[in-house]
Amino acid sequence: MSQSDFDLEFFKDNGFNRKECPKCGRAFWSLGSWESCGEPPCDEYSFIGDSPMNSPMDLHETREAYLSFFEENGHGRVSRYPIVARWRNDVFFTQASIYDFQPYVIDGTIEPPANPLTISQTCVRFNDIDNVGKTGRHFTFFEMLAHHVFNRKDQEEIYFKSKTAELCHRFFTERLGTDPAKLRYIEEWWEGGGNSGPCLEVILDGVEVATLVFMMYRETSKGRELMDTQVVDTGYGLERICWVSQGTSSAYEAVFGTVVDEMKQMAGIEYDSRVMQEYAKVAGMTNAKTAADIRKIREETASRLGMSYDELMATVGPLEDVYVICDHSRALAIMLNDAVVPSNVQEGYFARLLVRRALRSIRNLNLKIRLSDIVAKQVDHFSEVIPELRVNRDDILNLVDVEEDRYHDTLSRGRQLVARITKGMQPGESIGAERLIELYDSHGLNPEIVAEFTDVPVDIPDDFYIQVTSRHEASGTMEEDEEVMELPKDLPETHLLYYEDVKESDFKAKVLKVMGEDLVLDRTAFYPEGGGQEWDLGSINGKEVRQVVKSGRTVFHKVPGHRVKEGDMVTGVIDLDRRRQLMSHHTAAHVINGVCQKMFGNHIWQAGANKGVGGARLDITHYENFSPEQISIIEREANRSVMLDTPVIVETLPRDEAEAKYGFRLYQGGAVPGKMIRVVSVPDVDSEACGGLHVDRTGKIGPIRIVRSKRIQDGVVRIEYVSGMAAVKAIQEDRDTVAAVSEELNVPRNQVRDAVVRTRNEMRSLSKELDAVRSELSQSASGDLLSKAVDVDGVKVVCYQAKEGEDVDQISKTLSDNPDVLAVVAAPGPKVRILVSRGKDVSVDCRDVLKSIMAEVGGGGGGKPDFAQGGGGDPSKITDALENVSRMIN
RNA sequence: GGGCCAAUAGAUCAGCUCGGAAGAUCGCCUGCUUUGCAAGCAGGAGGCCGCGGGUUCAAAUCCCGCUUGGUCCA
Repeated sequence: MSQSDFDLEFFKDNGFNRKECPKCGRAFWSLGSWESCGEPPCDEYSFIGDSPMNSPMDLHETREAYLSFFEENGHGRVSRYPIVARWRNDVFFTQASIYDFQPYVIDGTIEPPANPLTISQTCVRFNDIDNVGKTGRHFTFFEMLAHHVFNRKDQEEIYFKSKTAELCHRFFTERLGTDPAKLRYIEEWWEGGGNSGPCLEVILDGVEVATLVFMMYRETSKGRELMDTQVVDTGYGLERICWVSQGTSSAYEAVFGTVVDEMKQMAGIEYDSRVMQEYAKVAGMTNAKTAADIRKIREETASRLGMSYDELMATVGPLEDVYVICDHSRALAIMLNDAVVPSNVQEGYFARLLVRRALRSIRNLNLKIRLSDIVAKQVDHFSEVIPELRVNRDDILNLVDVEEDRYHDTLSRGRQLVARITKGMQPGESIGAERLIELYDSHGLNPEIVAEFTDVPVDIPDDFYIQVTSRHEASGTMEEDEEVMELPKDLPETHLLYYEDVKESDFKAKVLKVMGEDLVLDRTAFYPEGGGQEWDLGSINGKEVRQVVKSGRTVFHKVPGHRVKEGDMVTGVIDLDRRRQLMSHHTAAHVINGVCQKMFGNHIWQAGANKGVGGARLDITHYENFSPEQISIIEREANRSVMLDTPVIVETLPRDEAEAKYGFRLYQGGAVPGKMIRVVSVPDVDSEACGGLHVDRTGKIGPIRIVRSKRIQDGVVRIEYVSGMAAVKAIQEDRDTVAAVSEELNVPRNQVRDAVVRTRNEMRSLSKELDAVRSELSQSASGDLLSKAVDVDGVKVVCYQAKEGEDVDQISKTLSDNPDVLAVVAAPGPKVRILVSRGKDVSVDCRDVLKSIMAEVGGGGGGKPDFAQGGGGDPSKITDALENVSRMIN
């Protein structure tokens, strides 16, 4: 970073002064006579109760003021992108407006939807979640207002640094009526995602309202390189500007509109604006990172107000909960609208986190409401600007309810667990740190909840969450990445014949490259693996093609034993039956996906798919496994769609057009690279970006048969299905199976079920009977044995070598039911097993008896004084050993 | 994607450290008691101890793998 980076004409021509802040040392530009940079901690908020803008605006007004200002200044208005970054696979969520244009706009693959453009982008960030509600300015969900410019290398510059600062300045002064002298622009350097460039932080009355980033460089191992596209990446905090315009004590009061007031009323909260204003100022000064920082803010505020910490918290605590509920419910409304399904992994976990934290706050406030009641308010409040919310309302609220119920299940499990743990504890004992960490980490019970569940004291260490974190670090192990086969790049592009005619089975092509078994041709009709569809099989010059894969734009055919050379002309033949089956499965996947979305709601999204010859599966996001009835309905609706025999439309569109026409639902299969997108549509059912091969009418899918569904992880259900000839085969197999069973049972097929139940019950009672007979046999056997017992010092000693089929355990038990008997029973068979048991009046230790027997036989054993068993050693010695038992006892 | 916890009767769980004949409570069934209900008394049924390997004379128990559920973190 050098000073010249910030020599903006706009600053120089308009008399801005450049100064260095004596506190933080950073340089800043302004029209005022400021000494310091204006940003906390160098300066405090000064807008609270004294807005620098000409009129207070609510959130929607603020957004509109911004977008219309930039629209009037030549920017195209672009609608928001989903909060789940479907077009990227390196991040879960959209965290800034520039994410929308990474990587494809910035790397030049596609053109931006407008240039320059302006947008209000919905974002979520979870790194500051602990500060939400507490600092007056932190949110999980927020909107980033932005104007972006993409200056291409060979094209005329649209605008860059100077005009950016000018537009920003004019927005705050002309449109919002801010005194020009109040704005300060701090020189900074920005780095992120491998890029870097100078940036200006825009400070107004102590709050950073915008950051103007000039993305110019790529950071490479060779150093800093100029990017081909010079990007203006601005970010204005919608919530911050709205807040400043109202000058309320916290951003929450300004942003959440009527929802926050309704909540305060519900919770019966008295609002003390003096306390809250002071609190916000102190919080604004602090870069809160840890729980200790938050505590410091509170202590400082309390001392400024001359209150005790506890007095302050009695006022502030309930409000913080209200703010948390407002923030989390709003984030949930948008996330669930954009098809996040709460779960224990990936995106879903963050939704679960929000639900649980919000519920905890509802609990703190002792409110008797469901979280969905509040989410509904947010949905209604935002429907004005995000119309899909209205369509998805029921789906969103249902997901919240399902998740709330799940949490209650977790809590009631936890309550039992805590009760169990504390039951065995001594008075005065407490639940220690180790226990608490386990309860939280493995059972989802934070220490506060544990304390609620029990009267036993709970020792919560100050660094509780740090200990939890370190536990994760200590046990983390890195696994070796699987070796991925590297295919050579920079090979000629293969011309893809299968997109031209899916029914063409024979083709001629020229061999461009031979690499061992792998052939690269100038053109091919072989479909390589992709989109979950398996590759085509067939032959090239009569030799079997084993595998077909695509790398970049080149198709590789694995043909073991081929005898072709580069330059040869070859003939390829595709196995069309297989191809037809794969196409049927593939189009069926789209149909089932579309049917499920219609049935269950917007949250249904493809999470994975595989289409083989014998069967196929489709993984979709959903919160619970399907019931047999639901499966039947899905199957029926999918087949209805087949019978409508609608044409399947394949079109190749520029990415932006495709997105505009079909929305982001296109990316069911994940992010798709490239400028042009191939879209496969089943009208009224489903449209997806897809490179796979499809039948041209739904009728050609043939019958669709869902084999089963299975919850493969929390939030994802796998539907296994077959279609076309594979479905016919499955139907026939089922018929044959039922026929075979009916023949075996010798009953008509409609009675098979009853017959099986009857047979099973019969088997059960027979087996019971057998047990009873065995037991009776051993009773009578033991009666005989008793009569032959040898009396040793008043103890009747019985030694018995059992015969095949006798139940030794039963015999041993029955014998020792007699109070004065010592029973030694040896099991028949090749393995040694000896049981020693005694009646209740016998004092001999069975283990000693067993030990002396085993000493002779040569094995081991053990047990309790009244029962011992052993085995091992030489079976042939058992008889002798048994004869010696009575002698041993003496 | 990674870590942790769990799986035993219809339900909730004990037993697992330290291997030795599968338990409790509730629920269920039968009978008795009661005008009836709530209940009480007596008796009874109900278990591939998640699955598969291994160690051992012997595994619910120890070891390994898997499956399923829960949970925390990214």
